Amino acid sequence: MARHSAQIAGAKGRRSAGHVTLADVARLAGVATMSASRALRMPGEVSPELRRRVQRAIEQLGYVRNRVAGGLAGAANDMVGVIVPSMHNAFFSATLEALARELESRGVGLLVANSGYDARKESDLAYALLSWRPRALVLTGVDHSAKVLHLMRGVSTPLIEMWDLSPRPATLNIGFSHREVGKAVARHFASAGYRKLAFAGANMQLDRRARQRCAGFVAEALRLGLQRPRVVEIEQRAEVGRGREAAAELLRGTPAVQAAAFSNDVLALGALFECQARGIAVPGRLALAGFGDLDVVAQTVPSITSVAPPSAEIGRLVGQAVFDKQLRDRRAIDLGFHLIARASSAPRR
Amino acid sequence: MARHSAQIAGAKGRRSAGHVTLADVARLAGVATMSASRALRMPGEVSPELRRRVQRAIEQLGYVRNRVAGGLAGAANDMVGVIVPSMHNAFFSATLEALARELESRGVGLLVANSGYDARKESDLAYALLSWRPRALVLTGVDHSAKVLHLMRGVSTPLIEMWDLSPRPATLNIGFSHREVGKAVARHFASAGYRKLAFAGANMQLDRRARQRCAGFVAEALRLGLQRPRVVEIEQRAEVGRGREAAAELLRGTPAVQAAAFSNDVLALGALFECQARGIAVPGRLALAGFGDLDVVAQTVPSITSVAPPSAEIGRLVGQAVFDKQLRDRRAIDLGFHLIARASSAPRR
DNA sequence: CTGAAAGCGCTAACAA
DNA sequence: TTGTTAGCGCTTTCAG
Repeated sequence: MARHSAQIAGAKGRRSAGHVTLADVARLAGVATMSASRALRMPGEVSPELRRRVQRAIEQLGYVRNRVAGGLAGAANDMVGVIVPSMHNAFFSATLEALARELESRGVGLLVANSGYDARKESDLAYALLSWRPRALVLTGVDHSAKVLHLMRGVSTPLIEMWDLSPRPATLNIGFSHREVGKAVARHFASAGYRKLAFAGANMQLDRRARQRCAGFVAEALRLGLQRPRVVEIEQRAEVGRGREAAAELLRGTPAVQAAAFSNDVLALGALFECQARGIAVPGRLALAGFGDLDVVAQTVPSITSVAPPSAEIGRLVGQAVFDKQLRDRRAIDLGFHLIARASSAPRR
Repeated sequence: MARHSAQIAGAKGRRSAGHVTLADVARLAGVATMSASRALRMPGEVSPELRRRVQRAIEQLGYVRNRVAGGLAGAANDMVGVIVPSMHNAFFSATLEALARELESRGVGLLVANSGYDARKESDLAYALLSWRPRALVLTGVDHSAKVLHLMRGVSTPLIEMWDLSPRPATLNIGFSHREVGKAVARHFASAGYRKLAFAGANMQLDRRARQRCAGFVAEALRLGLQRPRVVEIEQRAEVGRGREAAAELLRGTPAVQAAAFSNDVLALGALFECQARGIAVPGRLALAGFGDLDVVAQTVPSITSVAPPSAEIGRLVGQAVFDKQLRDRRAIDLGFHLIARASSAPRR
């Protein structure tokens, strides 16, 4: 008996530890559940009276909307999944922040995951994110494992690729050409009078974009009639300490390198510090250029030449593409980049 | 007629643009939906035969699990919501990355949002995140608007606060004492022989933690019998350029400051560069210390003294707390910090 | 070990 | 403008 009545009492608040439902709100407001739903989602299309009553009930009950149920019921699932190779990286952070801002303004959540530049992990994460039925899946780069592409074939979720451009995009690409970045830096060095060039890149086996910047740099140097740039590969992720080491390595070789490009500002910073520590003049003895245009490289002494990628713009545009089918139907959007010449690569006298 | 048959044909693949359902899988495998569900979630508890058939059907159909439906049906909603003040910040990025890693290993997704240090935005975001019925809500800091706290009262979602410790925590706090950080830096300067101290902090009106570091620094200096440190407030977010300006400001005043602490390594970096640009000896003329222990401050010339917060550990522990009720029932977990003395604050001769 | 029935909380579609 | 009905795709009972 006691048990029975407990069950009955429970029928209403069964999930006593759970959340208040919209039906509870409607009951308290004395209206149909559907009316409460409408009052919430399209307040303009219900009577002020209804709106008020529902509003009051919501406040009284501390109701929090349940988008999980809403998503199932057919409303668009207001979530976007994004995979970045690393969150601990100013480039992608800026993109994520801009993307989040863009989405938040439309009430859409950001489900993030980081692959750590691991293709296998990326495909696992893509599956996990898709299982939330996001409005769109955003991946970094354009080279994904066959598994990911196969996965996408089974679902209707739009795929957006960012931070790179594919030669023949199968879906929307929002980014810029890393190869062109490399070429631009080589041209910059050449026009400033440097003839013995080098490129130091971190994590190039896994990071296609860094590899492309390197390839563009080398190709352009050759095209300009310079000798083949020396390439130093750092088999780890970019860190300032690795940049110092790379600089030490470059300084060791002969013939002497006059200008070095780095796959990442973090490395370029390290190179500058190594030069400072050894009393090597920058750019007098060694000119430097990075990539990323981190806040800090504009302030060092001397300031460091860098390439500014459109990090935030990428995030913003990806966010817009989520809602704009027309935009999504474009194959590729090249946002370009800016080479910012600074003291570290001032023209040779 | 044509229309009618189209509807019938559509009955099966109604959402032709949609996803394959578990029922489709079960049908193809010739088993009940429930069996397919079990084969997926508890492969160990079904016959190998069933497992195989379901597996085959899944592959054939390209089925992707739908956690939205699963969540609604009662399975725990495998998602965690987290709000950070900024994603474009190495501290929080490291925490997010560690948290994501911890959650991913258990198949739980990370829904992130950034408040931009805006309390009003934080409460809006908290609502938005709660509407996904996450397993837990993670907020940065311990000072939230009344609205947020009121919101939490209405739901059963556990709240975890990170990166700070409240004097009397109402929920699990995982972090460290920023006041103690400030005190430690002041003591460090004092014991290295510096007597005229200063503190420069960015965004201190909005960032309680920076404010606490400042307060601890000042209080400890006074306790040690030093004169009241000069405090420079930067009414913007920390940027290297702001650090240069702050250093310029400090260098201007009299009596001359001997050692300056900064609320953030980014500012300390700027200060170092300003000194380099002006030919001011560090630490000879001005000693420096930052906060955050960014990769870069260990490599500058001279290297910069800093305080290493347990960024990644916070993320890891928060991740564990999500799954560990016992852990969650603890009120506060103080992870401490490390002061790393470097050349920029070497003892005065 | 497997299956059938009954919802989870919400919203689209239709009716009043 | 508001209400009623019928699910969304899955999982939790509870039976076989």
